[in-house]
Amino acid sequence: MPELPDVEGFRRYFKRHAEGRRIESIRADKDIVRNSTPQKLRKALPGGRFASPDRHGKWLICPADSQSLLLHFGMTGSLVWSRNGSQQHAHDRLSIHFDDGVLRYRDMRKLGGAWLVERGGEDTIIGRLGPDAWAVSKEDFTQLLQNHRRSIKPALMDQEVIAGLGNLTVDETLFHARLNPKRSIASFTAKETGTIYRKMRHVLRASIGEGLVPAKRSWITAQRRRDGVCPRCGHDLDRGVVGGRTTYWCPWCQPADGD
DNA sequence: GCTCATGTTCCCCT
DNA sequence: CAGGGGAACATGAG
Repeated sequence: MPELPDVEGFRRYFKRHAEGRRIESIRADKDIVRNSTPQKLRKALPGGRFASPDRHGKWLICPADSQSLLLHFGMTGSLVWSRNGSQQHAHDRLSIHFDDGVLRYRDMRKLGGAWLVERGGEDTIIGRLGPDAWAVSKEDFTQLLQNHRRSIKPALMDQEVIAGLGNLTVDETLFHARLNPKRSIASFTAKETGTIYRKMRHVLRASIGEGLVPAKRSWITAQRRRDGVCPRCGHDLDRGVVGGRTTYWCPWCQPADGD
């Protein structure tokens, strides 16, 4: 699930259930705490309260009294709130207990994790990220895409260039912008770069509203399969690996020439 | 059994 | 150094 829109949904979910509440206890699997130990989590957080959570790209930042809990959701992470006494799921890797319920971090594939840092020291973990894709200005976005020889898709996927976009949001953005994912950045006109920014905003706005990248009929996300067709023109979609990830595009609406 | 999966990191090439 | 390709991580789902 988790790209920027999903994590923004998790942020709101965390805020609704955890903000301002006293942390009673916490338990975590050893291997899900990446830069610390479950023991240190248990020492640092219980007794305190979470402040309002923040998000940068695909990272959820949960400040407590003196430490911050950073969560990354990998490919299959999510948050689940339940009332006291509910059964733990097999893939629940970390649980934060409050007086009337428990917030659980669930992650089947364990590609995500949790980090514990001093409050204010979050950049030791996420300091290399580019600006958040939902917060970045058009001017900064244009600037980010300078000085690369890369194709557009790998650049937009690179969290150190711009943080939060993933395989689905990038394919969807380029589909709406009618630009081929393999086009080199150097080939774009100012107008085309502006279109990418505008379509990225469009895709993120609609996706944040749903807490995921929706499989709308007019979106290419709904056609991510071998017999998928273009929602706009009906042409068979092309499928290939771009930037190391399975990529779908319409060879008619997103022509490869031009670079 | 096989392939593929909304992410990140590391290693090896060019 | 920059970028591309591929593998690894862990656990399914189809």
